[in-house]
Amino acid sequence: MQNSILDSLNPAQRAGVEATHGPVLVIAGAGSGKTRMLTARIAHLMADKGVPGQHILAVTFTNKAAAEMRERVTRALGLDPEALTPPPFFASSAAMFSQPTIGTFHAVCARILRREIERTPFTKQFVIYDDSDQLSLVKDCFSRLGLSDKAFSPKSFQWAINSAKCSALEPHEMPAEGYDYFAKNLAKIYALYQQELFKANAVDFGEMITLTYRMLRDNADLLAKYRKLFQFIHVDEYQDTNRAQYLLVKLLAAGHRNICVVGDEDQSIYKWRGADIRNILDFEKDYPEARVVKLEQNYRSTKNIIGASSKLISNNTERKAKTLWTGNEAGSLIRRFQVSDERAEAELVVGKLKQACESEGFSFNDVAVFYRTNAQSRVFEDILRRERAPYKIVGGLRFYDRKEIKDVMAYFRVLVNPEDSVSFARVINVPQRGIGKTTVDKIDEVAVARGLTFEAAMYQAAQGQGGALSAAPRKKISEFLALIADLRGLLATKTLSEFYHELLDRTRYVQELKVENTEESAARIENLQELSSTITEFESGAGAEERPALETLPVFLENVALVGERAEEDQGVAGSVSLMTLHMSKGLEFPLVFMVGMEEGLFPSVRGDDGGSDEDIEEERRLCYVGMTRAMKQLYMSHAVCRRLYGNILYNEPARFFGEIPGEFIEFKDLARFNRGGVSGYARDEGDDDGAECSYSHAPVGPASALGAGSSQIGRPGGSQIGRRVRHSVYGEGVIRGVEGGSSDAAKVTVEFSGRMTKKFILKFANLEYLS
DNA sequence: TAGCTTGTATTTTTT
DNA sequence: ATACAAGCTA
Repeated sequence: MQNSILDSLNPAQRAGVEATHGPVLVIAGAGSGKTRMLTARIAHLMADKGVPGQHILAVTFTNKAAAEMRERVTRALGLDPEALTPPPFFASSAAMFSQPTIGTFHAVCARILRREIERTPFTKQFVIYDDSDQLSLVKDCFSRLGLSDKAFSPKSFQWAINSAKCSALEPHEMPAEGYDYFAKNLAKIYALYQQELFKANAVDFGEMITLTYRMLRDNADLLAKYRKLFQFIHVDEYQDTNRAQYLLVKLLAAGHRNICVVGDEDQSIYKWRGADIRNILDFEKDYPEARVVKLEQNYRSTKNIIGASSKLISNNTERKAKTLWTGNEAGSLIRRFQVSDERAEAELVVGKLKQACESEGFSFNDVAVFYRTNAQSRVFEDILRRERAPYKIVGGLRFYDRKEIKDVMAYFRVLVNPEDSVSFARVINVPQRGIGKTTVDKIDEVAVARGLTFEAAMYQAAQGQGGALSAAPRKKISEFLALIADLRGLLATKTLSEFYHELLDRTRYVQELKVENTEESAARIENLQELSSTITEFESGAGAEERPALETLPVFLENVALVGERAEEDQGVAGSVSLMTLHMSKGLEFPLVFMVGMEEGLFPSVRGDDGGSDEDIEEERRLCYVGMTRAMKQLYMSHAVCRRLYGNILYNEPARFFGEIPGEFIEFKDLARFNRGGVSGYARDEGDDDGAECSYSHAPVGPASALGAGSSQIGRPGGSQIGRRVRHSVYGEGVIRGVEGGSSDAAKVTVEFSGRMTKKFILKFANLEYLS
């Protein structure tokens, strides 16, 4: 019995599994079987060490990772497939944590909060605000404070608030020094935002973590209870934890110190959303007695891919020494291509992948295209469609982010939580019922002036109190309130599915869409039907077919907020090519990978005027490392000489990363016939004829070539390059002497006019006319 | 109030 | 290029 779990492991994995007590740091290189190790560890604890399941906690970052872990633990233990599926929230309190708790940080916190919410300022009807709800609330606070300044957008404050929450900072802890307008107002707006959250009885994603943390920190009895419950703690992707998550885990583990964290600092690519790489780098400082296990054998990729990516990542300084190796075959060389523009790039990629699928034994399912920004996907979609190659975009617009779905969810939430002002504002005029902005503003005024919830303010406004609302809008609001009251009444008698149809009917939502009668409205109706089946599915999954919506709806809402979309099954036998950003690729693997748009400025992306700090570049390099190590058999990397992005044309240098990959791992072909003048005349190469491609042993690399620093940015056909003649509306004719600044916004050109007068312009505003 | 026009911003994304 | 939001007129 003992052997069946341990046998399939290599010595390092086994060491991680058997170190059951005390702190353990597992440095898990890409493709080194970390999930296998983690699941074996949990199974080992339960089956061999006799640890009751409920004492085990494993936190992940995504639902997908949690589901996979659950499934694999189930299999390792030979349990019933559903055995570890967490019971729905309306299950008895005792059942809530009767199994190993395997879930995302947010799901685990939600469970704890649902159970202990009376220890917080919120009530049990609390709802979870997503990103856009949050932004609406920030906007409210924004205008309430009279911050109409154009200098800072509500979005930037939303971002700053979330950063603060990631760092577990409360409003009063915000540095409020007076110089900076932004900093000065941040503390204020953050404080107001928190107050409004509380009033709306809503919790945002960041708050779920910090609220749980503060609740446990401040309630000794609760802390003791959960320390006793979670005696063996596991954290996956530890390099991605933010400060708040770090504090929470540390707090829970402080007694028994049975904490096993697994991660890879080389795959830390979420600094921009609060991940703190120091959490993993300093683990041994937090737990000096920690055992450190390194998983260095890669089971995924060829020797060439491992060799190349290892060399690349060794250019980073913020990392622990680690040597990834593989027993796999050498495989073919990585193939690097230079093409003339993004269209040629797409043609090349699609040509190569079709060939691979038609004659090299790959299937479309095996193929992935990774890009740095979503905007790059379009060309690939065009060409793939034209060539009739099936594809899917991974991580595009999510189902629950669609307008119509969000509208319905807002109705749902308003019914469950009457204090939810954001959702009220969303649905009050959807479908249009003649309640416009002015009316809503007036209700808002009433709410603020009298300290009422939005709904209470509506009641008062409808009765003509406190506001200058005339008869017509008052009547409309009364009707709306009656609708809400009716719907609430139905919750007790209908099942959720029945109720959903009543809601669509009584709000006339679908009817209005039918009247629109456009392609778009038809798609929306279809989505609403999709939601109907999702609800039915949810009901049967939760065993709630018979329960009234009153009970089911809150659970459904929670599920939607935390789990979101269920993974869509692959359509078609042949499968489809996956298109995604490099960030989305983390954790996945594909036999054949194309990394595209590998150009300075785009990838590595350089933003800000510092031209990209070392830290930023290191994160971009990790992103490159993540992308490369997704490839199992064959890896293509490409860059274009010239690229259209956001309506202007960029001439970018090849990514510096090419200079960091030794020639023994990579071959280079130039399909662009690089033309100095930037004038047209690139060879139109359909791709496969090797005879027509020029190969270089010394391939051009990085930002250090003919154009000088970084990349150049161009505003018109032809483009601005050093030496180019231009006309300026004020200064007349001149010659471009310098180009700097990679990002399209900050790009500057130096132009020399007659009489050796030189002027520097921000290209965006210069409005230069290009002369031949 | 609502539709239209103009302006502006536009890495990366989970929960 | 483009999408989305704020501002302006019917």
